[in-house]
Amino acid sequence: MKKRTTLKQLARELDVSISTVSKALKNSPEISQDTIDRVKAFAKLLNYRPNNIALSLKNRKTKTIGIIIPDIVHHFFTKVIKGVEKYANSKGYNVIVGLSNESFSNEVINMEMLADGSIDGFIISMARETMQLQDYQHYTETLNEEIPLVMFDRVVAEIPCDKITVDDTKGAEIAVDTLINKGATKIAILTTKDYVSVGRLRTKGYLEALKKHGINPIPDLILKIDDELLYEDDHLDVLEKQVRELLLIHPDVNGIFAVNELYAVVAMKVAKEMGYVIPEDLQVIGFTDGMLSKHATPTLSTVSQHGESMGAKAAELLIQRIDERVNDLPKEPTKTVIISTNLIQRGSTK
Amino acid sequence: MKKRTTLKQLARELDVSISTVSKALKNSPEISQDTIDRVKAFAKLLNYRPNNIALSLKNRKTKTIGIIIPDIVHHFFTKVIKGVEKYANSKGYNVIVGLSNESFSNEVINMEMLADGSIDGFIISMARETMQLQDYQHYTETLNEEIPLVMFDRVVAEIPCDKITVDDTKGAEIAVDTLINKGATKIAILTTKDYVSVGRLRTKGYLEALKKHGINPIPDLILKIDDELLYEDDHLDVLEKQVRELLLIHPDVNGIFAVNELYAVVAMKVAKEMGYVIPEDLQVIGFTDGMLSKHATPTLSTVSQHGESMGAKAAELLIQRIDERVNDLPKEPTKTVIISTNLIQRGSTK
DNA sequence: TAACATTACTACAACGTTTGCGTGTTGATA
DNA sequence: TATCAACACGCAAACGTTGTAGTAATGTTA
Repeated sequence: MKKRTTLKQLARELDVSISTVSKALKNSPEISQDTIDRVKAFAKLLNYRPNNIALSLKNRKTKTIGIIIPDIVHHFFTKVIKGVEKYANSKGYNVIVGLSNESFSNEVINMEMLADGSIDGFIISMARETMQLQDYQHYTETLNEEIPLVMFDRVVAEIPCDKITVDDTKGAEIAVDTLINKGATKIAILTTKDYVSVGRLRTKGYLEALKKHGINPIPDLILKIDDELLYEDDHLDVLEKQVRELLLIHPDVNGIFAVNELYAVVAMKVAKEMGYVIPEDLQVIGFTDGMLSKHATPTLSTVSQHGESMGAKAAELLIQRIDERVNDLPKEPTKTVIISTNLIQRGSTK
Repeated sequence: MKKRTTLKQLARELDVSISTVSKALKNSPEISQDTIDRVKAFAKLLNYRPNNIALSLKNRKTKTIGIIIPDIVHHFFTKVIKGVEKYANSKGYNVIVGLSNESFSNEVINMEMLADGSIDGFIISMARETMQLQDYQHYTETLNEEIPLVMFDRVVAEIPCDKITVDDTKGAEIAVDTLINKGATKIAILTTKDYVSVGRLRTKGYLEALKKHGINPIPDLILKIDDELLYEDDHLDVLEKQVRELLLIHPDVNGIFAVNELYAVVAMKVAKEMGYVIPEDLQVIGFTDGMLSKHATPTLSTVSQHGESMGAKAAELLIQRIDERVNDLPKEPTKTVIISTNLIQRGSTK
């Protein structure tokens, strides 16, 4: 195996010491201009590039941040990664991606793999299974080892770290509020099981909007979908069936709020098949502004989460923590940043 | 800054040498069972974990592979990453992601950042701008430094490395062939400018299918779209306008083949607005089986690229090369693996 | 011209591991 | 009681870098 050019090689060939080479390349005033020039020229010739690993070892930091997400085939997470990348790169950091695939053990394994010194800190959105199990040991261990950690989107109160969320409750409330203001009187919600924090919070917002308008919630209209593997190709049949049944029993539903865009699009599909005209008979609002929303028929009104901003903000907080740790600054108390949502109105609402 | 537990600390506290600790943890026969037990117990107590960076430095490998893609907010690339991740993780590798955002300079910067010893090899799909500029210096430099490199999807012949592609020509040919067999007689293609290899090849397949059926290609029906920033939010108006004009001039077009799913979906949208009924009046087939295809109205027939397999295969080839390099095995000639496509028929074809 | 300052370097330790080899202490054998 | 294995462990080098401290060879000052 051919080895990369090292300081040692340059030193030997130029017949000076390793330190001289190192210093020359850094324009140290200790070294004569003459030598600096010679060294640099020769270094360029062999296109020397310092070995980052050696630096990491010495400086005890890797300039790499680890991001662990439940699924990468998912518009929202993808946007977050983009945000993280942009900010991180601008600060000279690399991003290493771990996929939990919504599985607890994958999450644990990934975190352990990366916590071996490969990264300076984590940005994480919790796997569904972890939320169910409520086993946060690997998080607390990471924190104990003083590896900074920022959670986003799917966060839990029990873990004392910086967090970035969207105002799920408020976002949902505004969506449902809008639905009502536009004339919807009987509104269903398509949500997830309660252990998914975002589902729970968005449902809360839904209920609050109803209450505000003096509408009594009807349990039948709250569809808590078991979304295991939902994004994995074709487990949508269940969802379709459930929506169909709902509309069969309550044909006068004239508004649907879905906690993600997939649910919304599927609901529109079923409704259209059943003869509803959207938005005249039935208005629909989703959550997460992705590809589907933009290109559905009709285009879907949706609550935008600003994933890229979330990612950027997460990276910013994390890098602050890293600096804090490296420079032994006093620890600021953990903070939770709430990114505000906004409602994008398109064709699925009046 | 709190420092992690090291061998040195363990050694000091246990009053043995560092080597003894190291060997004990590895169950070396040189060490007495007694000592092994003591060391291990104590190591567990302080939850010692070997520092990966130090190992990387020593072993001259990082067990990390870098993947550089033009855009992460893109179903296909996302699938590829997933495939890479899965295979890589199963082999104990991590994946570090770089985003070129279709920009030449970003690509160069990213590669340079990672080629500083952070990774053992690259998996890359070329940025659009790089394809236009045809400046592959950073690739050849990487190769010169003997850093293994596997290209996928957007590949160029000039770079001597392993490649994974989809049989774009064949995939397109089959799609158009199917269109014809299902009764389409006048088929338009929505493609990209020629410098994008996949666009070029898929256009070639389109032409071949026409030829095979003795249909003369009509230049008007070949729409080469300038797709700069197309996936960036809303630059789709241009595309819509072009499709509309095409259908206005040639209202008897009854088949459309699009080189990606976005183009296909947009085309369907425009056609529907103009009163076409799909698939009765007009049949559409796209390329890339993503979210849009599955949830468009009607659902889109499409050529599936098997992104995940591509990713896995790319990772496999790369890791082979890494082994080859590390163990100084004889170099196998570079190979190009072609992943076969298959046509998924859905609602947009008869 | 002795004392000191400056210049231009080199040596060395350290970051955390691994590993081949050396070594001191046992107990057994001749 | 010498001789020699076997055992259990320590030493030191190496991976590539940086930074502090040390050191020759000059030049400057009193």
